[in-house]
Amino acid sequence: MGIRVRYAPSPTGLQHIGGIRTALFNYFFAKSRGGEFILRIEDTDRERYSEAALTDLYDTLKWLGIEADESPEKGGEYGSYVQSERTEIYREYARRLVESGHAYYCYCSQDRLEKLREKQKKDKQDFGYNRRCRTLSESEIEEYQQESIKPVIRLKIPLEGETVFNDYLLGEISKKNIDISPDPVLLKSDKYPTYHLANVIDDHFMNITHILRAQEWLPSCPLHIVLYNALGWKAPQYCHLPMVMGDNGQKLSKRHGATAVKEFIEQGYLPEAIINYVSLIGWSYDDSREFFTKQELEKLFTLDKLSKSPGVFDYKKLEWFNGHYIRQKSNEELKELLIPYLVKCEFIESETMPGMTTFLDEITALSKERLKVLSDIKDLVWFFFREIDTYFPEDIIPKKLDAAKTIEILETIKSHLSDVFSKSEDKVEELFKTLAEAAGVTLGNFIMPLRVAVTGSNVSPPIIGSLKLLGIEKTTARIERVVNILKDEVSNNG
RNA sequence: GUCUCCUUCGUCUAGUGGUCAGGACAGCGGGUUUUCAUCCCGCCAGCAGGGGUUCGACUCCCCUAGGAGAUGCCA
Repeated sequence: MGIRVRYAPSPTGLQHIGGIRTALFNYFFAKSRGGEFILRIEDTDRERYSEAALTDLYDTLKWLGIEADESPEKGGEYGSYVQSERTEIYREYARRLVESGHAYYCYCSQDRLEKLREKQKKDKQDFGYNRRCRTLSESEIEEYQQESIKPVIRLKIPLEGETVFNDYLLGEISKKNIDISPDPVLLKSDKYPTYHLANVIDDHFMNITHILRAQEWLPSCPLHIVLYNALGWKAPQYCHLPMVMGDNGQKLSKRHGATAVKEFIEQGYLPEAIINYVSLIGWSYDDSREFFTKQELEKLFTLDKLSKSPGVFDYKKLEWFNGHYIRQKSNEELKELLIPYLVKCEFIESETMPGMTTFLDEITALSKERLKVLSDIKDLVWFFFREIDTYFPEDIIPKKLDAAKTIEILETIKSHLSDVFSKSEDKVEELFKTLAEAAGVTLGNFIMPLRVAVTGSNVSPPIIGSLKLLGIEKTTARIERVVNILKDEVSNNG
């Protein structure tokens, strides 16, 4: 039988970096080995279930370009792939486990369990269920049934011996049964299964061969082995992936800023960058290669290069990858990616505005090397679309010059504007060099007042190209405005 | 409290008994350049500590320390 792996998220929140890392590794592992990648929805927590989370899951996988071989959307011969549609199976097997003596009904109230936990914590005792209902007498059970308490079903963890399993990454792991979580719940009082039960049953019936999941599952793995044994099934090959941490060294969470893929998409991260970067948390190829496309990963990924230790998610490096992939885009592709952002800032109304095409091409070319994320476009090109609110003389006047000299420079440029707009960029640059020399200032100092006048900032895209895009009218007006401001400045000080 | 896993530059990592411990991001410095950015060059920076094993340990073993995870009718 070929390799079959699954990504089995719970639709209780937005897909985050840790989740898709697991999805990606499963997907790449399947692809690289010619196996199948299955998507299964683990929606057994009815309290936290969210429709939006489910939509987000599908959207995210689509955005990443991950298509499952079998899934709720696509179907498959092992369906349903939604756990809430499989409840009968779980109930049936839970019942069988009780019958075979591997599980039992527990009538303890949640309230009682909570008190128990509190007491244990206070007394510094071992935590966990005290197995009170494991040894209930017939009459006690009858009594509880009479009270119509909705019981849960708990798994009987053996009181002696140990449970051993092999993890592909971590090797042989053994745990004394007494250290396994004491008798975890299999079937909740609402008749929905817990992760432990549903997961084991589904993986078995869906013929899952390898389980790649985060190491946070490691402690409960022996419990799953006990379950497999109780059911008389063979457990799949496990491989517990190193966790993804925030920069405080703890499990990545919202506290660290963006963790949801959706947020990254909104900021303007590309799937290429996310895939490339995320694949490198806990996995490497060799000592130097760091660029990988999805297609390459589908060939090159291997479990042998996994790391055992957790990895800190580095926003800076992601950003660097993103800038790289933005620069990899053709101008045409990048323009298309940028348009929604320009629309969102209301710089343009729609991508179909007549006469916009060339303008947008130019804007794209001017911005390409300056973008880390697509949303950076706003601060880069806003001056093409909006008037400048305020000028600060200290920005306009170069450090080594004074207001009078600056006025002179701007007047000089203004008088040559017709040349500027009729000649090629190279020629204009030559012209500026000549004029700067004549004025006795460096080219940089000569251009800076112009830059600030036209863009409102001393940091901007290349100025000559920007001028041409802005047009002679706006350019002239902005220069005049700044000259007037400087003249006021001079008279006020004089 | 208990159990489990982990430990190479700030971060991601290469390394599988003999290496000047390599690369990347970040940081810093320089070059190209009309600013910024890109690009190029350089610098800084690491084997958690202690015991063994060995002719020789980052690599193997043990202990300690530190970190993380689990300990839910959440996954």
